[in-house]
Amino acid sequence: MSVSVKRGRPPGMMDVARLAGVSHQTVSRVLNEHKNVSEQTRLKVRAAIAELGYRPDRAARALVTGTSQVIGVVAQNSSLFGPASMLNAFEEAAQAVGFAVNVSSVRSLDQRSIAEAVDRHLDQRVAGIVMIAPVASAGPALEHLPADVPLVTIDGDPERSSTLVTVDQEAGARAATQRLLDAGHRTVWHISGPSDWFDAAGRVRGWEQTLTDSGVEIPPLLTGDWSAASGYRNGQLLARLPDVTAVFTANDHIALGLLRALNEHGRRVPDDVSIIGFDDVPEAAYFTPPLTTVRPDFAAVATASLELLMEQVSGAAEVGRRRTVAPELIERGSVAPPAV
Amino acid sequence: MSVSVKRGRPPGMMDVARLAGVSHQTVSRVLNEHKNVSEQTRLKVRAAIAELGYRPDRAARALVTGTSQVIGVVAQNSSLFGPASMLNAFEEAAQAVGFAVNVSSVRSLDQRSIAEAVDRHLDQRVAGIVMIAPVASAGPALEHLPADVPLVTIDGDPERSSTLVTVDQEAGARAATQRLLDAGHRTVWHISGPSDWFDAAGRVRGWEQTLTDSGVEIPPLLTGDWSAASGYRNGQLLARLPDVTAVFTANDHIALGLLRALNEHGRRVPDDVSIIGFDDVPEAAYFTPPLTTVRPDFAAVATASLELLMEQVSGAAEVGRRRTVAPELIERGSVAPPAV
DNA sequence: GGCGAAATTGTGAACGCAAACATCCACGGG
DNA sequence: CCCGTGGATGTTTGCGTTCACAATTTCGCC
Repeated sequence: MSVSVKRGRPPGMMDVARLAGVSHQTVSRVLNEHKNVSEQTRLKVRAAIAELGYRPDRAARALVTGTSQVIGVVAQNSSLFGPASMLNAFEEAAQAVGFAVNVSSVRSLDQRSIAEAVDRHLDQRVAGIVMIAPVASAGPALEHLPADVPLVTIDGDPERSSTLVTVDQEAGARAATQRLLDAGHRTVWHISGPSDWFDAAGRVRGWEQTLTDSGVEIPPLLTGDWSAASGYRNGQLLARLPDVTAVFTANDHIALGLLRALNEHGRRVPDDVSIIGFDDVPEAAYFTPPLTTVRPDFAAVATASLELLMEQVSGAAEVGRRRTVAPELIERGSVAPPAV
Repeated sequence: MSVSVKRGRPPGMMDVARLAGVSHQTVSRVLNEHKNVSEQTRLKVRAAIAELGYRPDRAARALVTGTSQVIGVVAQNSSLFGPASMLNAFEEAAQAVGFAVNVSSVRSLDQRSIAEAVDRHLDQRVAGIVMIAPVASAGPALEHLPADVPLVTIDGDPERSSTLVTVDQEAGARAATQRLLDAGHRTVWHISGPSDWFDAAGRVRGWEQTLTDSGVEIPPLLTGDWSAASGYRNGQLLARLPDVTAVFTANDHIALGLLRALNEHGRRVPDDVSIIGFDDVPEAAYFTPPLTTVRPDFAAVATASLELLMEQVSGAAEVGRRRTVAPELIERGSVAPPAV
């Protein structure tokens, strides 16, 4: 850990080579863990590297190899819990395999914005791109992408995207809906997310399907926008309907808004109405009452995405693979049998 | 928007130069908006660039200039609302001035982790580093940083950091505390964040100070960890103390936990107890009751940080500047006069 | 109308690295 | 004993860009 005194350019391969008494190419070989380097010289080089505090210049490497050790992520600029968690998890996974992550967030997921974000990444010669593209409008932007850049889409269009990793929204929704049915409720209402989100659509499908399978009446679908506000608005409606005893909401924040609306109308949870949310935001356990919810495994999605991306990067490119990770139902205090 | 047919290397400056009938250097000049380029050739070059779909190779540029158009951000790998919002806001601001953002998140903000994250950024030859370093342990890591890399710290140590941007925690805390005092409460309790967070410390100072200034008794300080769980735990305690009528919590999630604890003990908010939170998370308006809280302006912090960083990057480096942005009290329904 | 300065354009080198190719050496089989 | 084989190392070249400097053109002015 000695400090180089000359405050000029940082040391380069040549400097290391000179100090170690070898050629710069040998240094390169040591760095890239090539075979055919004797243990002895490897050690010498390592020592020289340490002494000089040498660090390879990624830019130079990128220039000659034509690719960088950077992964570009296109994500929506939001603090929504799902996407934010996903981003965090992915960043950590990428870091573990020595890749840097370049985030290019985008205000809205329309085609133009996404294309621009992708362009920014292409300028940086990223090794691959991960698109967190949960909405339908994101699809077309992928079409015009050069075919030779590795790409993985998270929560994208099941119909279109080539390589795709998703949370199994349907399974989560089925688990939630079934749980409410099992508790004895005649049917289950649903407040969905925005209809152009695949996540939202999947949850709706799972809910509908479960109801159908049980031969139960399907109530009208209520639509929210992930926000607590939308849960509250829809809650104003539901609170007035005495036969509403069970609601599955597309996420926890909607559930929170619903909780408040029910509360204001004097309908108790879970005594009068049972609720199940989705996402398991950290504070869901401290809603009043604690919220039973569905927890997606963001870390699993992230590592799966990275795996698929790395396969493409390293050339063994089986494009078009899919990976799905199943969420888990977290039981807490917002579900009870219907009042008699 | 024509597509280059040859699927070989992407076009370089030379290709553009050839097509435009000029030298590669002239192309470079056009790209960098140098003076002394005739309008005529500028147009020719622009046309050639468009026709070939040429895009400059940032890696090559970085190699020769020794710096990239990338800003490294070191942040904690968490979905905490504050840091996540900050990151988002900063990313957007950086993007607007043509810089890419490289995130190197870190599991915990200890010295070693931070040093590693910084190293990763140094490897990438980032133009500057932004450190979202809200805890005390992050300080020492900054010491060993090469002095010539532009650095801005967000929410860092007021005592130590050179260039610093922070939310004015004290002012926010004062506003909240004063508001409760003004409502007629005899004193105000506080559940703080972790004591090693500067944010938390600042809020404690503001709270204490306001109480002192009003010549009011200062209740014992309760310590939380930002989580709803910690709000709940402390709430178990507070709910049993009948003389507790006003609580200022270090963030909204703590307030949520507290809300539940009070609720379980039959103490109504705001009738029996008034509460003010901090952060204004999007769902705070839908707590039961809606939460009065303090809203920091993350976007303002982000743009201020970027400004300061850019000053350093462009050489006009007045290191050691400070910038503070004042938060705003958002009135909602969780404050009322004490019961008589 | 010619001369110098300013504007414009071109030429060569260098940035730090990896790939391709060349070289050197030791060892073993015919 | 010679040549072939393969491991270990060195040399050269080029990636796409900018910088320093050189060359050329343009223009104003006496």
